[in-house]
Amino acid sequence: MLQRLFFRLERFGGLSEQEKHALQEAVARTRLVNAGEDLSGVHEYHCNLVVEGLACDYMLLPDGRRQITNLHVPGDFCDLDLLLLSASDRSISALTPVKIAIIPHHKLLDLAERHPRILLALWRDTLIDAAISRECIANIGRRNAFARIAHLLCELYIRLQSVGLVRDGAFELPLTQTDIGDATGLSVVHVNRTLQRMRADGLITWVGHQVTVRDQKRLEAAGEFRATYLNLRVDPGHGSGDRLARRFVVYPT
Amino acid sequence: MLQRLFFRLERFGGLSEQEKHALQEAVARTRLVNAGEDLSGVHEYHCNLVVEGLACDYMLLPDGRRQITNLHVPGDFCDLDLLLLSASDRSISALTPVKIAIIPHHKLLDLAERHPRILLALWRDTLIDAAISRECIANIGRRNAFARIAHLLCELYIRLQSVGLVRDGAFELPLTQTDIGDATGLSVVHVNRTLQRMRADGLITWVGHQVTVRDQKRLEAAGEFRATYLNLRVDPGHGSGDRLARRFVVYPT
DNA sequence: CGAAATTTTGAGTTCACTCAAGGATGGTGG
DNA sequence: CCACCATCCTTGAGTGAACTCAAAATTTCG
Repeated sequence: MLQRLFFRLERFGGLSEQEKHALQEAVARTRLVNAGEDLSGVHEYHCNLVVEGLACDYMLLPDGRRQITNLHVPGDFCDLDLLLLSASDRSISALTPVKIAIIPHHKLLDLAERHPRILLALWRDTLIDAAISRECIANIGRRNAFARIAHLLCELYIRLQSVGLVRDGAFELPLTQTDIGDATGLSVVHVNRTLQRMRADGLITWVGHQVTVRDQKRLEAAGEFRATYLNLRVDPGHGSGDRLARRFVVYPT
Repeated sequence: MLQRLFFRLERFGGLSEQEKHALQEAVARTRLVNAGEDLSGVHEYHCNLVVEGLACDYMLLPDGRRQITNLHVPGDFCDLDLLLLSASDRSISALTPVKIAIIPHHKLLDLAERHPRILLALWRDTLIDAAISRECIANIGRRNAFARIAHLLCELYIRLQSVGLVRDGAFELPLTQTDIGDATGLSVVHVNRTLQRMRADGLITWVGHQVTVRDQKRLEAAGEFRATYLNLRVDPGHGSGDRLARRFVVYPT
C-alpha cells in the first residue's frame, strides 16, 4: 500500500521495518475517488495519501478560474498540513481515478509520539512541498510559457521517477491541456501552441496519456530546471536533518 | 528579543512561560545585516529569526532576473527548513537593515526534544509559510497586476498587524517598486503605473516608506484577499492541531 | 455509434514588457 | 551646508507574449 512512499523516503535514510509497519497499520482504509471529484469532506480528521493516480491542490478564484498549486503523485501525502492547521485554503481533487489511503489524524498523532523519526519524515515531507511551491512561484512569476511547461514536465519526471513510475524516459501523465494551463498560469490555447512547439523541437512526445522525454538535457535547459530543490538525493554533507533524526533514535521518547 | 514571535504565536494558544524562556535561551547571539546583503553562510548550522527589519527569500534565474518567494517580517523564522533539508533552493536577503536572532540548530533540536509543543509550533510555522506560498502561486498565476499588488499589500497588512506593527492602518514598508515587482512577477514600470492607479483610486497612500491602507475593504476586494490562509485567527472548531498539542502536553516526553 | 470532452486552428486584442530618458530623492563627503 | 552621486520613481513610445472568442477537427468513452 505505502510502497511508493517508502521507496521515496529511502532516498534520505528511510524508515526502519518497525516504523514502516507502524505506518502501514495506521491506514484505516482505502478509498477510490473518481476523476474530477474532490477529496474534500474526507479530510476532516484524516490525512489522505495517494496510492495510485494523480491528484492536485487547487484554488478557485471568484470568477471561476482555477490555479493548481501542486500535484500529488503516488506516495504523496495530500493534506498533512491539516494535522496542525485549522484553516484550509485550498481544495484537493482527483485528476484521474485515485486510490487513497486514509490515515486518521489520531493514529498519525500516536505515531508521531511513539516514533519521532516518523514525525520528522512527515515534517520533512511538508518542507519539500514548500520548496516545490517556491520553485513554482519563480516558474510562474518569471518564466515564459515554454520554460514553465518544460519545468513542470521536468519536475514530474523526477518526482515520478522517485517513486518508480518512469520507464525508458516515459511516464503516464493523464493531464489535459487545461490542467497544464491551470498549473502554469496559462490559457489552454497557449498551452496547446507551446506543446506543439515542444514536440516539434523534439524535446518530448505526448501520445494519449503517455509522455516521453526525448531530450532531458535540452528540456531541463529550456525549463532552467535543477532538481536539487526536490531533495530527492541524499547529501550527507549539509544540513542537520540527519543529526536530528539520529538524536531522536538515540534518545527515543 | 522574541516578543514579536510570541505575540504572533498567542493567536493559536501560544507557549507557556517556561517554553518561551527556553526559546529565548536558545538564541546564541544577534546579528545586524545591511540592506541588500545576503544572510547566506550564516545559516549553515543556525536558524535565523527576524527581530527587526524586512527580509526576503528569493531565487535568481540564470539571466539575472529575481523572484521573491516570501517576505519575512519581525517574528518570522527565515530558514527553519534547513533544520531538516540538506539542499537550499533559495537565498535570503535583507531588504532593509535587519536584526537577526541566531539560534543554533543543535539548540533548536534540544528544544524540540524537550518541548514537543515548541516543535509543533515550529512545524506549524513552516506550514503557514507553505500556505502563503500557495496563495502566492494563485496570485501570480491567475491575477492581473492590480490584484496582485493589492493582494500582497493586504497580506503584509495582516502579517504586520499580527506582530503589532500596524498603527491606524499605516505601516512601514521599505520596499522599492523593484522589490514589489520581483515579489509579484511584474516589471518595475508596470508596478509603478499600477501603484499610481491604486493611489488615485484612494485605496492606499504611500509616502516615503509609510504605507497607509485607506480603504481596506476595497483593497481586499481588489486583491480577492481572504486572510484565512494566514491562520492568524484561532478557530477551535476545525483541525486537530490543538488536540495534537494537548496530547503532547498531557503526555510529555 | 453518438455525445462529450479535448485538441487544434484562426483572428483580433490587450495587458504587461522593453527600451530609453528625465525627474526626484536621499545619503555622503568635502 | 551644499554639491554630488546613486538609487529610485516616473513618463513616453513601441513591441510582443499571451489572452479571448469562436469554431472546426479529433479523440475518448459509454
